[in-house]
Parts: sequence; C-alpha cells; structure tokens
Amino acid sequence: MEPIRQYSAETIAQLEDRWQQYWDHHQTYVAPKTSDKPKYYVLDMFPYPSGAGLHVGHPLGYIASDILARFKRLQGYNVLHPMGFDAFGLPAEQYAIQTGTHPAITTERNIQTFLGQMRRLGLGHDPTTQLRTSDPGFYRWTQWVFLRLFGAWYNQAADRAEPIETLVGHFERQGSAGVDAHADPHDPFTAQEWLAWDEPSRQRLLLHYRLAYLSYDFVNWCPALGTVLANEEVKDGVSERGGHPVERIRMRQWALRITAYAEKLLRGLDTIDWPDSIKEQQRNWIGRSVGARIRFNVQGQPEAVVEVFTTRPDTVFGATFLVLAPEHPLVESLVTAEAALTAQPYIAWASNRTERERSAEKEVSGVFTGSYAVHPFTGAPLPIWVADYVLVGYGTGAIMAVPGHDERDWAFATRFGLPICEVVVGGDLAQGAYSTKEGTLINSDFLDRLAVPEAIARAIGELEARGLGEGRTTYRLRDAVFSRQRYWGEPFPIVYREGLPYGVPDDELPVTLPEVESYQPTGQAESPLAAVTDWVERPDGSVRETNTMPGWAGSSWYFFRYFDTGNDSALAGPERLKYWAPVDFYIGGAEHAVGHLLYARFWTHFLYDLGHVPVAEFARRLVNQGMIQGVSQMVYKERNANVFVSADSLAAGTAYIEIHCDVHLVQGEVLNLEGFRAWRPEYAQAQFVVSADGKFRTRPQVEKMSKSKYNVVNPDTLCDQYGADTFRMYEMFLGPLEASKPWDTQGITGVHGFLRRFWRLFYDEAGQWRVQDAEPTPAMLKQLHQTLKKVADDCERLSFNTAVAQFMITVNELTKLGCQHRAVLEPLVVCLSPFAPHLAEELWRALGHTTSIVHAQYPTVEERYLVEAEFEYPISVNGKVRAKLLLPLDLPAQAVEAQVLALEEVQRWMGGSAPKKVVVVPGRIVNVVV
RNA sequence: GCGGACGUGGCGUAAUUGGUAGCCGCGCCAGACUUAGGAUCUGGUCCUGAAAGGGGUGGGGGUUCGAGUCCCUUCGUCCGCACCA
Repeated sequence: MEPIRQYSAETIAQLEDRWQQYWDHHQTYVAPKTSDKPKYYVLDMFPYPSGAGLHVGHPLGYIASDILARFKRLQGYNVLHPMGFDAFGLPAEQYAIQTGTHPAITTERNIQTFLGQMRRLGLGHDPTTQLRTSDPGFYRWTQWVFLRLFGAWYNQAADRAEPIETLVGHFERQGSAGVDAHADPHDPFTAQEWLAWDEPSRQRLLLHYRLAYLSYDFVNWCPALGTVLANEEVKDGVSERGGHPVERIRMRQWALRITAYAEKLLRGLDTIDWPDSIKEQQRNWIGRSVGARIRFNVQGQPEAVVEVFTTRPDTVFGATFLVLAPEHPLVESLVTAEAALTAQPYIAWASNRTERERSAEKEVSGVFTGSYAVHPFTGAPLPIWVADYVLVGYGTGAIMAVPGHDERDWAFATRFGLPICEVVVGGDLAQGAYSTKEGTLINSDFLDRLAVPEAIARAIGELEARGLGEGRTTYRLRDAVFSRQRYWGEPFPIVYREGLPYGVPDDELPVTLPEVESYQPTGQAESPLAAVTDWVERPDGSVRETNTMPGWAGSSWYFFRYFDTGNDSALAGPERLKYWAPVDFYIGGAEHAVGHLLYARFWTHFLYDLGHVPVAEFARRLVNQGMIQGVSQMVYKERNANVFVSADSLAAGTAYIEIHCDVHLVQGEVLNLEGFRAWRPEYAQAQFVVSADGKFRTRPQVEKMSKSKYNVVNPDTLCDQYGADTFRMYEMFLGPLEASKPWDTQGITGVHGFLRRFWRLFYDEAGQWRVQDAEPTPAMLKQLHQTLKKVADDCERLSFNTAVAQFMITVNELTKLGCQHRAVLEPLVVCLSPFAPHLAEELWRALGHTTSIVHAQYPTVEERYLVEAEFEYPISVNGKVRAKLLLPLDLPAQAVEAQVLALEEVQRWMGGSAPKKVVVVPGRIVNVVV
C-alpha cells in the first residue's frame, strides 16, 4: 500500500475510503463471541430506518459510542459494538398504503442508506451482528418471548413470574385458595370445581393470570392511524407519532401485565447507573402511592359498594361526599330517577370529551347522582357525585372527597355548596384547603389528637379490623396494550379455538407475516391481516390472531440477540449470554425514557425470573446524548414588495415577512446574494437593501432540524469537504455529550486545522517523512504523557470535548517544540485513533506497522514525566486539610517545614501563635499540630 | 402547581471537584505571504487603567485563610410530569 503523504481534500477521501475497505475486508471489528479477555458491551439504541437518512444530529451518539468502543478495545477489552435496525414501524407501512410498495422493500432500501452513511463515518460496528427486527429469524424469538409471557403468571408470594403450570398445579390441589398472584379478580373456586370444569372454562380463568392476556378495557384508539396505542405512545391526548387525536374507547386487546413488575422496576432503578432524569421519569410514570382502599355502602342499594382509594385515610372523618368518574361502572345504577334528568346529559357529555379537553378545562364541573353513601365510621349520609376531575383509570375511579384538606375537593365543594369539615390542625381553612402532614387530628373520633402518620396507621388498622377497607399501594402504571391493527409488525403466535386464545407450539415459530393485497386497515379496529383468509383460517378449524405487535416488541429484548444472531435454538446461547450480558454502556435519546427503556427493563426482569437471561437489568450504564438543534437563517422581505432587507437594517414601521433561507447560503450571518437569487426563481429579480458595510445579514434562530426549515446539515457533505475524522472530532468538540446544542458549521475549520497540523508532525509540507528515532526532550515527554492521561480520563467520563481540546493543545505544543520523535508521535497516534481512526491507521502504517491500529494497546502513562517542577503540599491543621503550598519538588522535608513555619497565614489560623509541630509525611501532606 | 437540570467573554465551552477564572475552538483585530481568497502562517483578544494595580462567573447574603464550585435567598432559562385522590 503506497503511503499517502499529503493531507488535503483529495487525499483525505482516498485515505478514508482505503481504510474503510481495509476494515471491511479484514473483518476488523468482528468481536470473538467468547473469549478469556474481559468483555465490554457498547450499545447504541438501534435506529428506525426512516427515509430521510441521517442529519448531523443523528451520529452524535454513534460517534461517542464508537470512540468509547475503540478506546476500550485499546485498553484490552473484548469489545462488542453492534448495530441493528428497528425495522418494523408505521412510516414504512403508510408509505406502502400510498404507493403499494412492500414495507420490506422500503425498509431495506433505507437500511442500506443508513449503513452507507455509517460506514462513511468510520463507525466500527461488528458486521456480523446486523439484525433487523423484521427478519423472521429475529421475530421468531420476539414471538417466543411473547409465548413465555402468555404462559406465565406472577406469583407474588415468590415475587417472581412462574410458568402457568405451577398455577394449574395449585388449582388442581387447592383451588384458588392460597394463591397470591398479581391477577384480575375472580370468584374463588375449589380444586373439585377446577377439575370439573371443561377446558374453555379453565382457559378463560387462566387469562386472569397470564402476563400476556386479552383484556376488554378502555384503550387509546387513534382513528387517523387506525390502531390502538399504549399510554407511552400518547402525549397530551394526541399520538406521539403524527400528533393525531386519540379517543378512549373500550376494545378487546392484548395487554402485558407490566403492573406486576411495578415494584421491581422501581427497585431496580437503584441498582443501575442511569441519568437521574430518566430514573425520575420512570418513577413518576410508575407513580407509586401508598394509602388505603375504603368501601362505602350505598343507602338503599345493598348490592352497591363504592370502593375508593386515598393516600390520606386519616382524613376519613373529613369526607363529606363521594365522587365517581363519569365512566365508573356503578354510575348508571347510582343515578336516581329524580336526578337522571340533569345527571344523564352531564355524564354523557363528560364521557365523550377527549383527555385533552378534560385536562385543558379549568372550570369545576359535576353532577349529583341522587344517591347517598354511608360513612363507614359515623354512618352519616354522604352524597355521591359524578365529576370528570376523577379519572376512571387511576385507583378505583372513585374518591372520598375531603374538601378541608384537598384543593380539588375544596374547589368542588365550594362550587356546589357542599360541607367542608376540618379534621387536621395545621392551616387556615378560610384560605382554602391545606393538605399538611404535620398537624394533628380533630373532629375524628378515635383519631383525635393523633399526629398524621400515626393517624394513617390507626385508620388503616381500624378499617381492616372492621372489614371496611385495607391498606393498599396503588400505581399509576397501567398494563401495556400490546396489539396493533397494522400489517408491518410481528404476527402474534396465537390461534383461537372457540373464541379462546392458545399459543402455537414453539416448533411452529416463526409465524411469518403473509403477503397482503392491500396494506389499508380493513375497517374499524381490524388489521389488514384479517383479509388473508387462507392464512387466518387453519385446517384444524382454529383461526389466527390478526393483530400485530407494537413497535416496541422487538426493541424490548434485541440487545441480547447481538451475542448470537444466528442461533435458531434459543434467543442466544446461555454461555454467550453469561459472558456478554449486561450492556456496559447504552446510549440513545432521552425521548425513550418511559417507552422503550421501561419495556426493555420489564422484559429483561421477566426473562430473568424464568431463567432465560442471567441479568435482571439489561443496561448497567445509560447515557442520553443531547439533541443537535438546527440553526435556521431568517431573511426579511417587505410584505408588499419583492424587496429583502438586511436583518440589522429593518425599519420600524414596515411590515416584513420572515422567510427561512437555506443555511448553506449563509456564512457567519452574511447571505450569499448570488446563491440566494439562484435558489428560487421568484427571488432572481428581487431587490436587496444591504447594511452599511455592504453585507446582507440574516438572523439566526435555533429550532429543530427539519427539511421545511432549510436548516438540515447533512454529514455526507461535511465528510466530503473535510473528511470523516474531522467530522467525528468536531461533533465531539461541540460540547458535552449530554447537552443539547445548536449546530454550527463554521467551527469545523478549527478541528480540521488541528488534524492537518497533526499530520504535519509526520510529514513536512513537501510530503517528506520527518519522524526520527532520536531521544525526545523531557518537555515533549511531559506533553505526551499529560495527553495520554487526560484523554484516558476524559474517555472514561465521556468528556470527549475536553479530550479533543487536549489533542489541540498537544499538537500546538509539540509543533512549537519541533517534535519529530517517534517515541512521542507513535503513542500519540494510538491515543488519537478512537477519534480519528482513518488518519491514525494511515500514520500507523507509515510508522511501519503491518496490523490495524484498532488492535494496538493504549500506551502506558508514565507518571514520572508528569510531575511538576513544583509541587502542591497540602497543609492540614489537626488533620483537616486547610491549605496547599506550592513548593519546589525536591525540597527536603526540613525546608518544607521551615516554609510552613514561615507562612504567616498558618500563624493567623493558629491565632497568632506559631505551630507546635510540623510533620512532613512521605505522602507529602504537611501536618500542623497546634 | 410538583419534580429535575442549569446560569461563566461577542459565541460554543474549560477549570485538577474548595486553591492563579476564562483552557481549546469559532468570531473579531493586527501583521506576513500573495495570481486579493470563504486559502495558509504569526501575534493579539474579559472589563478598567499609561502603568502598577483594581474589578469580574445572573442578583443579594452566608460558610471559609480562600467560593464559578458548598449553604440560604431571589431572578431567569431549559426539560419532564401534571386534575394521580
């Protein structure tokens, strides 16, 4: 291979291409899947291969993980750094509906674009691990996991999931007595009854327990997308994808009993190194609240019992009325004939309002049902109201209103003239409700004079003793709706016989996605698969489930598949799982906080319970890379004329239209007028009012990077111009990895200049090799080892921006020192290689090495070169470090002592007196004793 | 409203985690070269001052010999959650 001697635009392209080919050809990044070396697993959140390709914001995380992977490899780890694709998803399907192109074709096309762009960046992913969630060989195991969920129940006594067989065994021996499960309620039964039941009855009952089960409940139905959505996919009452309105309707759907894992998901957060904000979001989402359920009988309706949840059972004597959500199942029977006239319209109106309308509403609204509940302790009649500030989905969908100590209840009581009763001392009711936990109880019979915490315990004890309720922990987390009425997703491995679901045998997996004539949903809540009758109807008379799994199914476990992508007897081989799990470093966007990241934890906990994977938490450390925002460039056009005015010359009285112009036409807020004229035909003849200096200025504006704002900067063009190494280093140099920051193309020249100057250390301007074997000077060695140390530290703490800065300092310094010494430059190239792998490979080869620098060893930091000519002596007074004294390194202990004694400041702390004793210890701490 | 993160030059940022604030880069200024350029190289660039010096990390207060860093308070920005009983 002929060495490249110049580092210029033409040769950079040649150089980078050459090494990319070399890496492909030599399979440089394939990790041995088992090894004696310690492992390090670096994982990116795999992308959905959208049609738009990558913009400069996307590669930030990929570059960071690539640098870390390369760095860890240099440190001697066996590094797995894979890349796959989250290939099922709505955009490909919607494109298919419009064009008839099979989603698999568009998806594969997009994947190839992504792969090309990633290769161009020099990302060293293990090429043997390129999985796709839409590949039958992969989704076979997604279906397999689903079957395990379907075939499992949550044993609360053992605090883990177990195969459903253990439950059936219990039923056969003891009936439902003694089962402590996370399950839907049902009537108790005996072993005899169970044994007497027919198969459908047993199956129907088991659905109450299965961790994947059919539910008939309120779901988020999105008419525009033609599918249901999980709570995590709905934001502010509209779909996260597309922003379409979402309705709450009752439908039969598959759901996963994630609520069984609420407590484990909460506790597991304490064992993992994830960002606080993500942990906090997950805690909020799980929404644990401790309190009690209380049952209220209804006057004149012995069969009706209103159960409420409260976190403040101590305030039960302050309850003056009950409120039910409009959708509460008891509402219908509680509305009396007299009240119906006013109540019915309100209930109908409130139930039909969207979540969004309801939460936007500030006005208190509600209606009296005409019925009264009986206070469990006083027997007082409490009017039962219906109001939409009570949500059907939380707690029991009913509350006891304590207007004295809950703001919403107070507002409601005030609005409708209901009584307000003070039961906790600690505030002023004239100012409104107060919900202090500091006060003591009054007007509360047996709770009087107790402090709130004791009162809560006492109230729960009393409720339980009298059978009126019990202590209870409630979670905001809902079971996850798991079916979608779409084509482009994993088919369920489920068939129905007599309307009851059965899992297909494992040896029938994968249940492959059939071809369809139309990708259009076939009607209200039905997947396009329903139309494929010869697929749906099976010879034995059973029919297939026609929904498909949601987008997050495959992403909930894919990180285990990279260990063993070809395995067709298990999701991954046990010894590989044992070696590689968990992920050591996971990087991706913060937007997945309560979606993917929660589901993936849930699936991992589940698989761990069943012994299929060796870890309960899949990712030890998580980092969210910041978003790179676009910087739009705005130009101002007079409203009524084809006249553009420079942004610093706008006239006060004139009306202007703000127009996004292509950011590539702007250099440092100055518009390239010729380019702008040529950009749009209608601007060719426009007039331009320029600033005093003759320049036409734009106004920058930070916003999301988007095609419509003409602020998208494509990494490919920057790689063409400066090379991938420059691009990689510049993305890192931009700022801290986790911070969001606006893209600024201008600064890239600084990094590019650094790489050129670095090259100059090896080749002079004429392309002559200048590296010598001479002995480097101490100053050079100091510079080298400082850099080796700083860069290693910075890589450990992911401070890549400061590492890049350190490289720049070094190259400036070594240039000044005239360094051309192999002993300095060779280690430096290794140190730089994670950041600029192409350039490093080239120089490594020029230094005479015949193997890839990827497998080199990170140079040893020799501390002796780092010690300063002067040393900071920490001075401790009676053991507490009080000061540091800068003294020459070789100063004898006595001299240090003398210096300390002479230090006026030390005497000042001593209160004017000289220290009794000064001890200089070998660790160079100076102890001063008074 | 609740929770989290943060506030440093014209800009992106750095500061050995309590020890000389402003590293590195952009931009800007000056100079060199020059086939005048959006190239390259050199030097300068927090404020004030002729200098010595003084001031300075959103504002105010505190702890400390010493605070960008810790504590209290206030203002502001960003993010998340939000009728959660």
